[in-house]
Amino acid sequence: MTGKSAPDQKGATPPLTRIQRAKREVILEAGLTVFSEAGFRGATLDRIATEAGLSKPNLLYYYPSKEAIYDALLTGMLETWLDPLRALDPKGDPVEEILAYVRRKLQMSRDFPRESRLFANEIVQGAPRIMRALEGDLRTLVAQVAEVIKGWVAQGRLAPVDPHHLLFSVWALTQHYADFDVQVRAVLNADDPFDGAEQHLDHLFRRMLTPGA
Amino acid sequence: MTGKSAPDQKGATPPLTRIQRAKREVILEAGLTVFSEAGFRGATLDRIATEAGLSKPNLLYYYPSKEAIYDALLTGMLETWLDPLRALDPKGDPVEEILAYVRRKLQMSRDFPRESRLFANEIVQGAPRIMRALEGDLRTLVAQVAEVIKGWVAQGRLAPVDPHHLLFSVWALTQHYADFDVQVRAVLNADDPFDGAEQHLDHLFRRMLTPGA
DNA sequence: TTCCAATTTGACCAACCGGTCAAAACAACG
DNA sequence: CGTTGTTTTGACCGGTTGGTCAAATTGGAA
Repeated sequence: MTGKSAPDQKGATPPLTRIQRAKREVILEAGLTVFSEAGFRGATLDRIATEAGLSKPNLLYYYPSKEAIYDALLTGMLETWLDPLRALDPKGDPVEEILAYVRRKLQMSRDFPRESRLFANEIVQGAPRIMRALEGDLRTLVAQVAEVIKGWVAQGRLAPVDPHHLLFSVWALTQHYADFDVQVRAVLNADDPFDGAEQHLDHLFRRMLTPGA
Repeated sequence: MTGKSAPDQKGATPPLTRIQRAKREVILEAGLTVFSEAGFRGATLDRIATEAGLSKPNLLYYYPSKEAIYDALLTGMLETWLDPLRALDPKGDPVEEILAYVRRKLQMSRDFPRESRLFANEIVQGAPRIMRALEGDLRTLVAQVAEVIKGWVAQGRLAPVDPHHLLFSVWALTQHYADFDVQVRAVLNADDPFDGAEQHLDHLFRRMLTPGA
């Protein structure tokens, strides 16, 4: 052993004690809060450390750098973020499947606004650190779903619609309530926009997608 | 005169030479590029100065601080940003008026993506510097338009819809193509998403808003 | 040309920031 | 108790950043 060496993450690393996992978890939590509020560059290690209740060197004992924390957050979350889309069932009723997807996405905006804003920050600024993931996992998954939707349209079970732009619409409309939360609340002057949003989006997508004039 | 003192902006400031206006314009241009790419905190005076072709002290001769540039950009743009909404005509055909508004907003995403991203950055991070404007100008304008829409719905000339959420939908769907541009292109693997977007949004809003089942 | 104000710049500063390091504190176990 | 490995920390470092300042340069009117 080389004296130093924090818990590493590649090669043979069997145990990883409970305390280590706990501390890392705390750090990711704090990182999520700070990064989502300030973006990568706007976040500081000091703020994250304070938020996590640790000293800065202690924090760097568990994660080797600011970027390591950020990467761990992004990659660890992309999967979760795409789950609602994976849950879309090709054998279900087209309109209801998409409406269910919209509801799941809206629920995620409600329950995990920090995660949504983390992505928003990253992508607005050009996605310098997750471009690859976007062009990989995301694109292939979207391509699959697009095929399903195209099939539904061809069968006349869904009003004619461009599958890609349909997905963009779902993302834009649902994440808007998390990412632009302060604006929404400033305009509405109300506490919880989500109940109204759910009704509205249900109406919107149902009218757009139900086949037959 | 107190020797120093750059072109100020309050009190009696009659002339403001042509060269001053030109330089300020160049600085705002550069600031827009840099701030929209990196957010307020991510932007540096050095980058803005370089982008503007000036030395840093020279830049600070025209604007007293980083924040001054940022504020000038935000406040100067909020008006422009709301213009398309002001252009909505209460005496026009409801569906066509809103569709025209959507087209104008989409056109702005296409022509002024930096402006859109500047706002997105600001608002995602909690809008610390334009909260007041949001709660002022924006809210009152939105309230007026909401009344118009409510009237249209009451007259049966528009499918029943929540005016506020309708506006959110327009903003979310159109600005998405500017703010999340890299994601859209990564998924589509295509050059220009806007033509497809226009068709899609036209379809979407027409079906949602046209009255009668 | 001369003079004065407007403009531009190199040198500099203090605060901040990401990260290092050696030593201290602690935990576990015999 | 002593030993050994893990965790924690205070002090520190080099680079960056927003901003200052005095001096130099330029532009224009008389």
